[in-house]
Amino acid sequence: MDLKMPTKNDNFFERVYEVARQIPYGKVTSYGAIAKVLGAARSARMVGWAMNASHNLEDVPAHRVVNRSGLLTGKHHFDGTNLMQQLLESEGIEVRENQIVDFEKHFWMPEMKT
DNA sequence: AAGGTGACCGGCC
DNA sequence: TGGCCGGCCACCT
Repeated sequence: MDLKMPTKNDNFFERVYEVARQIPYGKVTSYGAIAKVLGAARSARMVGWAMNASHNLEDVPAHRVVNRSGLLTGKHHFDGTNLMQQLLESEGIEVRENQIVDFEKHFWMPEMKT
């Protein structure tokens, strides 16, 4: 099988991964926050897209990334249906109906590495 | 090369 | 955060 694994080390994607990996345990952030840090707050959609590719990487805790409403929008893309929720609850985050309870309380604002 | 898609966000009702 | 519409940027076929 010709497993094509091209080097998609585009700055944009790599940048998103780097930020996502900086998310501390028990904390969550939003796509827009990451996008803003990257300097493309209007391209929040792209962040989600990058996350899709991040599925190949284990260093990217995509389950800690949700939309601004605290909704587990991407949980559908995980292996299971409630895997993302399980991971979040495992970190001490309350999740109700695919929605993070006290989202802003667990919200973590990412920042660019100096 | 062009068009369509997408794990979104902000503004408005 | 309750719902709808437009914008925005990179990736895929």
